[in-house]
Amino acid sequence: MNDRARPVAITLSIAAVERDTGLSKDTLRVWERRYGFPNPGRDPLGERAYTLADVEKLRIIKRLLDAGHRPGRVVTQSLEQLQAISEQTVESPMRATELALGAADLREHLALIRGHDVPRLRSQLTRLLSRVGVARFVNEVVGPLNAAVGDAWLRGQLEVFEEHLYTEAVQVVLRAAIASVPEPPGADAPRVLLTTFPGEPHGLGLLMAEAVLALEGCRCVSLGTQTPLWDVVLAAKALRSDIVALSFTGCMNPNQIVDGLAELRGKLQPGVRLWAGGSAPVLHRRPVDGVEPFSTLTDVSAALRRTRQPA
Amino acid sequence: MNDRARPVAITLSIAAVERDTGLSKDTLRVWERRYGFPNPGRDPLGERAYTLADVEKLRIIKRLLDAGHRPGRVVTQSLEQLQAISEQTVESPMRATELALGAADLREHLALIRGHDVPRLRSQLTRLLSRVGVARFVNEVVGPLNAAVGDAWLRGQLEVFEEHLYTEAVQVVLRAAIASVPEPPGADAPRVLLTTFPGEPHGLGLLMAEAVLALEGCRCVSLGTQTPLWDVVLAAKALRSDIVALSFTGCMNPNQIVDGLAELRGKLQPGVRLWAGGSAPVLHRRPVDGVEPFSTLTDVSAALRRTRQPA
DNA sequence: GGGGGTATTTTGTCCAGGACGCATGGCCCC
DNA sequence: GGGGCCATGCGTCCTGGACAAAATACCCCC
Repeated sequence: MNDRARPVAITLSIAAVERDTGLSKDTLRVWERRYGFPNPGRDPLGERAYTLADVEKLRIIKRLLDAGHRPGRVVTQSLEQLQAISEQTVESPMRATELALGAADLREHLALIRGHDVPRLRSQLTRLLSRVGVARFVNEVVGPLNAAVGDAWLRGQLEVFEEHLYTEAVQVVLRAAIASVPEPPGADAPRVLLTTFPGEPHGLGLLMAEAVLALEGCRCVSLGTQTPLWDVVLAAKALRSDIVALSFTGCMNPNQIVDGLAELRGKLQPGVRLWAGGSAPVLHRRPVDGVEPFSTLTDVSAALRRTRQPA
Repeated sequence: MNDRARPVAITLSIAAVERDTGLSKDTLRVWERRYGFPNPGRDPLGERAYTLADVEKLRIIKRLLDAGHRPGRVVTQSLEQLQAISEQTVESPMRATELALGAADLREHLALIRGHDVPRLRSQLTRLLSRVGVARFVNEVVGPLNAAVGDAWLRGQLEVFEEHLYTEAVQVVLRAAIASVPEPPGADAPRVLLTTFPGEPHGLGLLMAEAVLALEGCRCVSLGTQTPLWDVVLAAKALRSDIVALSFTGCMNPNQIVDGLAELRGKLQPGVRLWAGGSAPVLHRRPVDGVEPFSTLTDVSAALRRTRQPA
């Protein structure tokens, strides 16, 4: 799929580009037809062969679309213009979060990742966790770090494997944190079911949510990532969940998100609350009836407290 | 199940069916063309409108395909025939593993999964882990359980979400076990890099291997699942890995496995060993030059000891 | 000069039907 | 009975056309 043999130019099939960019095959073909980009060569079989540069540019375009730009104005631009637009529009996560994690700390962590010092990264994170507690750790450390890592990766400053390294380290620390939270005693603790839709492979958001929710005294059950919609319904019923919490990043197609949420809402019992969080911008641009969108995990905590002590 | 909705028959678009069944739009259309099933009605717009019954049948078909049946023989069958085939597709699952986990224990764990008793399942597993130790736990408990769960799912005795529940529980226990293994002191501890190829989403095998390897005194770094091939090379170089260990299940296309391994072997430094384990049968049917296949994790332990004390 | 309603453009997804490579299955022959 | 060859099954890709929903532009009236 990637590259056939030794010819230097390694190319990707349309399916691979769909997987790597989140743009559907139909969209890729129709952009080519309408805007002339991407304009992939053809392999010996006559099938589209995208270059890595294509994919990189497509990723930037995808990001600008998520930021609210329109395809017609963006797809035709050159790489330099795109970067100019990008810097002008997309906020950089590097603005000092004057919280638990200053801009300097943030850069330091990025340096650890780039230096591949996994043990040190892990112990740094663990130390921060101990210092500020689970809630602030999740909101003020992991959140900004995720954004910074995602941003650095997009700009080509971070390799994929470095991002994997980071993800794994955070996962280990977060799971330890979750394990350290005791089971809630009361029988009235809300039961929360956590998962993501098929097509959404990122599970970090789930772990962050689980940590925060467990801290607020919820009984959390995570299904991990990519649970088919119908199984979410079955699981919510079987576990008598009060809340179903889903996490979304920019990976998924916005339509799939909205349609999936609407359909899930229809199939879940009416009494079950449906929460949707994560960095996918569509969650706040196109609200779905009966689905509660969250932009931060502090909002999640707040909503939970409001629910539990309405009186 | 989703009755209680209006009497109007609710239908799904082709995109929704793709999401719910994992069958691509192309495949759905070509099956309709070739086999006459599914044969969805059309909505007012002239677009395919699948019924819930269609989706249910498609899911059964998908299961049978994953079990090795051929589309042409399966897609045309009636629902009853499919169920008959389903029950008849028998492998030997319950052969008593006369080890740490007897057949009775195994059934008991399966019952816990089916009863959705996550806390109990987790504590049972933890107890077993304490009793027999990490090595035997991995080999004699998790291994057989994985096989049994996979088998039960294949036969429709286990829902997808129940499998997710199980996976998550095992993951929690295994990660705790790994965290409890101290860092190896010596500077000569072999450095092992663990990951899976893109297309291989299952990470349990990785965790099992990591536990066993850590126990043998390796410095393990896991990249999680689905690392692009080139990034595996970069990571091995950056981390100065001695061994790259990959895990495979039946999910992946056998050719992708073999080709990927051959290509990776070519790109890795010659001194780096390449280990391949997991349940994919192709690993032992078509050996790749310079790649060491493992069928069990006890073999991994043995190989490691042989390496470390060759004298 | 601004607000609200309508026309127009933009944009993603769907459709039909054709083609082809790759792996599997069956068959023959050794 | 096993190895090699051919037929066929099967998934994915192709082209090019169509259309609805969202986004934007326009315009009229207050």
